[in-house]
Amino acid sequence: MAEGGKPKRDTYRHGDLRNALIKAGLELAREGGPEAVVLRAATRHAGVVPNAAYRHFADRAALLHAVSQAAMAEAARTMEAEQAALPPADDPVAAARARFRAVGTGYLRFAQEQPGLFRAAFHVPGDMAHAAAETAAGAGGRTPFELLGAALDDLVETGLLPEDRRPGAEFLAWSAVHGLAVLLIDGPLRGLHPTQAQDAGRHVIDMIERGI
Amino acid sequence: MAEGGKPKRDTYRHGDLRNALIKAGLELAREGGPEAVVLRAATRHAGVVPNAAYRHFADRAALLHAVSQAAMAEAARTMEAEQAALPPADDPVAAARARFRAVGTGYLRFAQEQPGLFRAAFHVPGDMAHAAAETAAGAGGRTPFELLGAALDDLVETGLLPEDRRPGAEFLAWSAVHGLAVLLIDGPLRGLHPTQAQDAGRHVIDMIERGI
DNA sequence: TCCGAATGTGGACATCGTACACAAGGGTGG
DNA sequence: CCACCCTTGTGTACGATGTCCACATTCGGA
Repeated sequence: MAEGGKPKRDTYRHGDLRNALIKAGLELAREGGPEAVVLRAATRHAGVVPNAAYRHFADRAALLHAVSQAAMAEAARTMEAEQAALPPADDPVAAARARFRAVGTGYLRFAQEQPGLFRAAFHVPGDMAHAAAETAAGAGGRTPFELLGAALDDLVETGLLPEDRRPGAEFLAWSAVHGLAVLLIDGPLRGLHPTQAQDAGRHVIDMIERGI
Repeated sequence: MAEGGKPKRDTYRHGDLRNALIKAGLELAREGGPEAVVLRAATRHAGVVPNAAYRHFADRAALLHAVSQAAMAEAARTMEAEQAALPPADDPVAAARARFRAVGTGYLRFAQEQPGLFRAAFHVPGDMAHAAAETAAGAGGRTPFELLGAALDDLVETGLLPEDRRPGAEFLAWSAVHGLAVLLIDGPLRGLHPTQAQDAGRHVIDMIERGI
């Protein structure tokens, strides 16, 4: 009787299971966040038996970690795009400042446009120090953290940020922007109109510039 | 054969199951965060069959929500204690400023001392607007958010904060402090020595005061 | 060509959330 | 004082999940 119309593969080997699982996990995370990235669902999506995943990942946590890295890379890409979309400025000081702000607005835009991925990206399965891993980098080869660091360095170079305030500045900036992102996607500011959210973003970045 | 030595109750009714479940959930959350608050584990802990929970909570999410509220109340208590421990100051301006900072340091202290509860408190099961519910209040009857709001009001009253900057200020402050808390408990700043963490906290609060 | 290392399959188990039917007991109207 | 019923706890059951173990299939090199 009418065999299942599933897009089952004909070769015994899958060929690229690892990446297929990450991709599937990414889709699951996109809607539903980290807790939605379910091992069995991912393997199902890849047309493979659940256990096959264990040939490529130690356990669900390992898969989730890989998905998280991929999500971070997408965040980095959004941030890079935000910078790239900046109108060309001849004043290098203004340019550095604009690039710095773009890091923040790009981060916030990603959080709002892809809340599931955002949550997955910074879900921190007990080890987020890997925010520096190259698997988390965007097209330019930089992770979100590195993008922020570079923008801050530019601020120092152009004299916008006193050198003695540079150390640890990424943590101040990241704290504020990340906190707002959380407020926006599932805190009391959830469901804020995009324009208002943008306003809030500007306010927070203003605060950072003033207070850093 | 030696019947189980479990502290099983002799009355058919439990008497206070709802609270017992919340308490058990709180213990589970204390170590392990929100995902550790497992319905069956809580009922087991209360010496009751799993389904009994459904007489008091619609589902696991409802239980988790109650636990979250309780955790928030504990956060509020920590923050109140931080304020109460302030040395008495005769200068009302300095006092207002100190109370404001204590809100932030109390919040950060709670995050570091009780990371599991902290995560559970602000886990946001899709509806965190209830940060105002009275079940989330501390001994003084105020939730963490309300404590922050009151501290900001004091800043305005004492002239430390221009009135036109007051609206929305809680979100700026909350963003920065909450962001740092996340960085500290499971971000790149995890495992920072308590003294250094305190330094970081001071820096962030400095930034807020300057930039708010 | 043959064999071992990779990779995928099948079956099984413990645990979890939750639904449904049933039992026990406490409060209340008669 | 007692019978009834509503509340609360129990038993049994189901589907889903993560993961373990033994087995099958295939690929790549000696």
